[in-house]
Amino acid sequence: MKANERNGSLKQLARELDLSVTTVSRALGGHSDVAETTRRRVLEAADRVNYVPNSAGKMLVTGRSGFIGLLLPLRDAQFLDPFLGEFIMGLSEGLQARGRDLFMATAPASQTELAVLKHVVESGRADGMVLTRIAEDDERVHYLSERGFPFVTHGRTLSSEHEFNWIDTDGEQAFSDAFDLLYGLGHRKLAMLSISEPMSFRYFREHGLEQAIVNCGDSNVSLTTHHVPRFDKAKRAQTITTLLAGEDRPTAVLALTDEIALSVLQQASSMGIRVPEDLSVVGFDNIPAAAFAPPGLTTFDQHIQQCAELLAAELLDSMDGKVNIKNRLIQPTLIKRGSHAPAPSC
Amino acid sequence: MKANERNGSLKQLARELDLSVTTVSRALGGHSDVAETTRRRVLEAADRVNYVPNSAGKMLVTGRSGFIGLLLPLRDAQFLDPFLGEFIMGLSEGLQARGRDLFMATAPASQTELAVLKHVVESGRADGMVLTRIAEDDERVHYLSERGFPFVTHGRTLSSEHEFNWIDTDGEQAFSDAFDLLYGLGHRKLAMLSISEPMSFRYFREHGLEQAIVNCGDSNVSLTTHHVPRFDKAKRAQTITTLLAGEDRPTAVLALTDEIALSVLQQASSMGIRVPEDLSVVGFDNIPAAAFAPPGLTTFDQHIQQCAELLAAELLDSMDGKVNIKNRLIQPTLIKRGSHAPAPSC
DNA sequence: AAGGTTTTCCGAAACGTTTCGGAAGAATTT
DNA sequence: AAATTCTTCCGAAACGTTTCGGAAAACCTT
Repeated sequence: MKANERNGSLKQLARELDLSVTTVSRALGGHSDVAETTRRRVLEAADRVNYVPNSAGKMLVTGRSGFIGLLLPLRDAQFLDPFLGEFIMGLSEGLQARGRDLFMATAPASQTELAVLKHVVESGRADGMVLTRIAEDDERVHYLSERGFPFVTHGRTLSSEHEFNWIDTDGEQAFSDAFDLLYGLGHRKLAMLSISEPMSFRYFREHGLEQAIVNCGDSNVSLTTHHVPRFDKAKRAQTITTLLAGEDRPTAVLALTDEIALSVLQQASSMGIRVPEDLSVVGFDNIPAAAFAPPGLTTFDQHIQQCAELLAAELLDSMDGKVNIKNRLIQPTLIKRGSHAPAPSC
Repeated sequence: MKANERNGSLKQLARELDLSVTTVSRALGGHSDVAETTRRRVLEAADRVNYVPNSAGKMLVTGRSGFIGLLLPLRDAQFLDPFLGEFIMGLSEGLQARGRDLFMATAPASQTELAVLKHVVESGRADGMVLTRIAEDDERVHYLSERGFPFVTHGRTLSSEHEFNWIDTDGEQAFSDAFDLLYGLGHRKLAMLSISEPMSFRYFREHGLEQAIVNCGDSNVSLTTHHVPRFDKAKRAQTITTLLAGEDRPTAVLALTDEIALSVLQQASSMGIRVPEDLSVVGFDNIPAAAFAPPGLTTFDQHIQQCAELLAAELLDSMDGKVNIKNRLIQPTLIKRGSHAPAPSC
């Protein structure tokens, strides 16, 4: 036994079998030019010794790491995306089904997300990337597109400057449906609570609502939209309070997310405004707490885990050259709970 | 420009600077035997060309990947650990602060968690491991201990056969405190709802409660403990129903987790049992929904994100040989909400 | 000015894998 | 029997990095 052989190396296995490294490698790799009997011998030995190929060696020569990177959205670490767990779960299931691993790339406070992304791509740490929380005009998308690096996003940009693989929830349709529901219940005075960050999902949801109002052609319908920074809880509470305290308060509030909707529910309750008798509230996301907050929040389910799984599959497909560009709009499903009702007839 | 040079390689950088690969590498690595002027020249050029070292090359020669692996607990993918997101966030913050990356290792249905773990360790894909959901006697801990591979766990085993780095929430103390709280409110008939899987956190929480009862020395105190499979929602509901429908129903229920406690709240409400007037309920975990479920669940906060951050730090410390074995018991904090009250005096 | 020391640099090997091009022998064809 | 093809194997190079040991040059010391 020579000294310069590490524990589980191919070389070691080859010498034990009295074969060349090449042959062992090809046997393990399932190539054609190795005799059936030798292959069996190799496979059996590899199994016996519990041989696992060193990933660095393989990576160096193939140029692929086997990793897919997820750029973690943690601008404000306090504030956790409620479905991050679900998303990761779905991704990792979808990837693992095709033999890839998931790794998380996080941006330290000192660095921009873009810098981290570049570093990951340039270092060869990942073969493909997954992006979430897409901005209306997203520099990360720019970079990856121009670099020609495989990636996929949950959410889309507004401009169609670059074509790329994305999956998105159809917030436009959902908010249109939400309007129809509320309009059908007699609501004419609506308010929308949104965020001030230029995320594209915000645009689509607002736009869907506005379009639906235009389309219904009823000039009695009024809508006010309020934008509040996503992390500024105090300002949000204040905005909600003034909105609900106003003398001609809306009869229905549509919230961009469940998180905001839940705030509305709390504020309303503390102000003695009854939901759904006095006020209807509709959210979006179907986070777990939505089911528990009385009277039960009416909202839309995003099927986030399935989306993530699909996302993984599409990324891998595109990397294997199977398809070129594929975009999918997932229809969220309306979850009717107790927070909506006919408009008060006062 | 020679053809056999890839884009951002060290070799290329060296030839542009008219230096040897060695010198450039050492300049970048901050070694002492390179002139200050040369170092600056190198650093500046590297910055200009946006040089990022190839991770596979480095990995191959150093033997370290820079990755820490988290073995994802997804036995039942439907059922998501509510604080998985928080945990991942904490870990990834703690790791990124010291220049490591996090990668998720998931076990496909066809493979046992142990097999996946072995594969990750053997392939050199990770330099260290993080384990969660530790069983009373955990084969993964066995393996890593005997292999001498760096790892750290959230939770501990019951046996002290192996010494290893762990951090755990002090569920024993918490449930003892919970008992004191309820006993002080006059509760004497208690029930504990637990799971049937042999997870160690289950043991500690049950044990803490039992010991507290023994210690108080009041023979009027009675306790019944019920074990239900973690994923069997139907059976859980049924167990709760029969428990609450019994003629001498407990005045207080302690649930192993918030998730179970929330089920109790729902069942009680649908059976017309008032919480907290007729029944007190205490949970554990402080998941977001606990705040929204009326009347507000009294529970314990685990500080999961901080734990994860600490966990990362300890793992890295132990890998750097700074400390040997370090175990930490984190005290959860009691969150008093509306689900506990003096025992009914019937 | 000769010897010694320090500074600064470099060649070459090594890490573990895959793969290209070829070679030896067996099997087939002419 | 010679020529051709097929099968099965292998040597060597390559991927990009770090590091060992040494070498050249510059600087001291006496």
